[in-house]
Amino acid sequence: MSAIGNLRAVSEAYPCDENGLRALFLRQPSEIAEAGAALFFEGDPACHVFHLVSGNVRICRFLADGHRFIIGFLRAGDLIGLSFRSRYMFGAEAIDRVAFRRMSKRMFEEELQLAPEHRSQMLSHLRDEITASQDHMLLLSQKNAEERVCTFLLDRLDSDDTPGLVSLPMIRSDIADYLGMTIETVSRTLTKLVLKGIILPAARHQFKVVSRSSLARHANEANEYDDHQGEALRVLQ
Amino acid sequence: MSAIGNLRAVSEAYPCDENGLRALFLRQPSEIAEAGAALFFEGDPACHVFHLVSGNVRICRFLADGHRFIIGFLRAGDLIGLSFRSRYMFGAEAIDRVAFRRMSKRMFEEELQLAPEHRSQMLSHLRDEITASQDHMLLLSQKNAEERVCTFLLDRLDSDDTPGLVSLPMIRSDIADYLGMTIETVSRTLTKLVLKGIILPAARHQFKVVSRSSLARHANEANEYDDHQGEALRVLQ
DNA sequence: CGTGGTCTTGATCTACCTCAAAGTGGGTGG
DNA sequence: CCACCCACTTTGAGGTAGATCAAGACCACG
Repeated sequence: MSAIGNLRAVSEAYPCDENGLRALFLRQPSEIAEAGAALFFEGDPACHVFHLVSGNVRICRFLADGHRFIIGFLRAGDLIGLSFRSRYMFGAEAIDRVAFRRMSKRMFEEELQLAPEHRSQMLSHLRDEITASQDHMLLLSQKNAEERVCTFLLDRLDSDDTPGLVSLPMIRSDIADYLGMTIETVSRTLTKLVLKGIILPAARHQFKVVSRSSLARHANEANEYDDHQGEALRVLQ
Repeated sequence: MSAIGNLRAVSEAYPCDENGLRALFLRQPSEIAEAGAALFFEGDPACHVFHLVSGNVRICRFLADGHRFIIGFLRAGDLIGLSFRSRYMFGAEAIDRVAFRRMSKRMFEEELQLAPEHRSQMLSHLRDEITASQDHMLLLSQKNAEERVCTFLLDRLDSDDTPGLVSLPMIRSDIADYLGMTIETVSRTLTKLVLKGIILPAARHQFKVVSRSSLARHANEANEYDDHQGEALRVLQ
């Protein structure tokens, strides 16, 4: 349900969808960004498309009055920049030590020309991003603090490597700006979920989910429709 | 800045972008939906792509607890269904009497095959939708009631035919569910803007904008970056 | 063993929600 | 043409979830 963060999970469900796109980056050298460093800033001319090799990245925008909004979190395997026009519409900052590969938009475009099936993967990726954005709008406009935090934990649970564990590499203010709340409310809500026995503090930046179903119930998610069923009808691939 | 509503304005800025896509629908018969009727429901198998000829449509989703969220408003010229997977992720309802044309996804796909440049238009459209979604997330997570309403009016002002006039064909509860507030707060905020002399009630479902700059100031928009500048570099077209 | 960044907890405040009632205007039928 | 109705809108009064302000607690780091 994260704006961007869960695209990895989506692509795991359709393993063949974007591997092709990701493979393009293997020829590029791997670069490193230290925690806190910016890969690029909001408003910069958009020259590159990025592929995250390891680490975590936050995607942010700023209001005129200085307020920050976090559009989403990215992790290993995610792509950045597929939806850009001539300028980056948001900034990308390393949460921890990040390894990434980049490719100029020009080169990326040439690769797409060589293998047109990549265009379908692009479309698929963009549609996933739109769906995720809409889910997040729903969260921001209709859900209360507890539902927001539960939804967030659920998303990260589903896309995490270790079953039953949720890792939150970002700090509270990142979560707050992503969920549209304050750090205090995020903290209080997490405490409340612990007291309710739904989650347990496991390690620094990590929680154990005691009851996934309970978490899901508190997330108040919209009904899910099986999107795989009509796969044969899927157009624009 | 609306999630979907301002795509028309965007495409007016790039007049050649999507006309091609829209032209595909001219061969289809025009259909009518009366006010309140649904073009399709959330969760239905996604069989068609729609082109709105006249009238206004609201796009909605529902939470498990019955709360409604309006993703955006569509008007003459807009397309619906380009971002669908196998099922509609939201419902579409006619606000007033609506004329539209539709095309099966299969036929639409075939048209795309025949004229591959349409794929670039698809990509362009989807990227616009993503940008609009992100703007709206920013509104929902960071803006207060007055900023939300001003932003909404500003969007509709920019994409309206009659300069200085904003028409709001939808009812207050539609606006409320779109901006993530209650009908009472929408009403109170509009009244306050009238008292401040920023807008004037002009007709039923219509306001006159006295001071566009004042409206913009109260909207607290993020800084805009000129996206046209790097047009020559635009890839994926 | 400080020190600075992060996180939690508490007390208070407020923007917006909720509940309630009155106002408005278009449509319908007599 | 008027009177009624119904859906929509506005306005008011009071309540509350979450923000804000403030103070400790925790922890990694030099």
